[in-house]
Amino acid sequence: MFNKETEYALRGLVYVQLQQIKGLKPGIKEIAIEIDAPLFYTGKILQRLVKMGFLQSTKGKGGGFYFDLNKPDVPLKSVIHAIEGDKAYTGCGFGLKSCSDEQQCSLHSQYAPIRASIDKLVSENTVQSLARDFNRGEDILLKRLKS
Amino acid sequence: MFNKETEYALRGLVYVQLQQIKGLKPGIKEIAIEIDAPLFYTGKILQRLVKMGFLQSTKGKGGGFYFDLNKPDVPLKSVIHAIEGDKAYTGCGFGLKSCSDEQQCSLHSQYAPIRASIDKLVSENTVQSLARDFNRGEDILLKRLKS
DNA sequence: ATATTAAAAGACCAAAAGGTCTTTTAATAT
DNA sequence: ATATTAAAAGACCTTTTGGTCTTTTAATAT
Ligand code: FES
Ligand code: FES
Repeated sequence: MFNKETEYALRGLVYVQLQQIKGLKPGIKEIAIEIDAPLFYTGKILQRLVKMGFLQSTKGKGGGFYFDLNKPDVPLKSVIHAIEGDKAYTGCGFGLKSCSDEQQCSLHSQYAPIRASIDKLVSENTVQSLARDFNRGEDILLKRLKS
Repeated sequence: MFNKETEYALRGLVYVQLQQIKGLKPGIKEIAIEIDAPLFYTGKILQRLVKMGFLQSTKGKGGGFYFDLNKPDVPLKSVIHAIEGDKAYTGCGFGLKSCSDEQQCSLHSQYAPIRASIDKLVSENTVQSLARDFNRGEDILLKRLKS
């Protein structure tokens, strides 16, 4: 569904939020292990997320990643958009240069509603809402990534 | 939605079918131009499709690509599967190792029906049904690829 | 002050996807 | 037979994605 970078980014963000709920501030090594992603790549991705403003971090002893609680919840869509752009789930499934209800290909009437559902999914779900859900499910995120 | 190779393959197949309806047997150059795809890459992809049995071809004068009319219609899904594998639209959207109704992530209940719709879309639509649809629409395929 | 810790920065590498081009093979029209 | 045509085969190249590793910077505990 998503590319690797997006997948690791989303898992990482949810993991940070999950720990923040517990009052913790995880570091790269811990995050990478827990979300089952490559260590250095995870670091690079987290840094990008910080630079893009999705996440905060502090260096040095006791450092790690955390969210600014004043900021509004982060929809999955904004993370996806920042990493992959909006090419996914926009445009004609068949490759026509434009896609609209006026000028449509043979797949349009079936494909357009699917695209809309995906858009809804990533718009309505946020990093925070997922963390809440995962938390309720006894940390299914952590347990289920590796087996 | 699909990767480039799949996209060109599907457009190519539909174009061949569209010409076959008119009693014609297009060649690589014509196909590449009409589906707005890179010439040599289109050739390579068409050859792969022939080797995989989706398409027939003859070399030399009067040569080109055509379908064996005895074979059943080709669902988009089988082309996609042959080119991209089934990794797309299977598996957990969040990257969990397994995805089932029993062991599900927070996105599952929303994502699973979407995936099912996509599966239905590519299973029910065939190269031949799309060609019929495009034909009805006054060759919207050809006209609409480039502008 | 300084040792320690941990993120930031950025160079570097590998695989996959996407694309180009030349040579070979087969069909057919003459 | 042979010239012509067009696909098959395959070498090669470029870009993007995914990933690794080293060096630098900043925070903090002592
Ligand atoms: S025109 Fe093809 S999906 Fe809309
Ligand atoms: S478990 Fe995640 S989509 Fe099914």
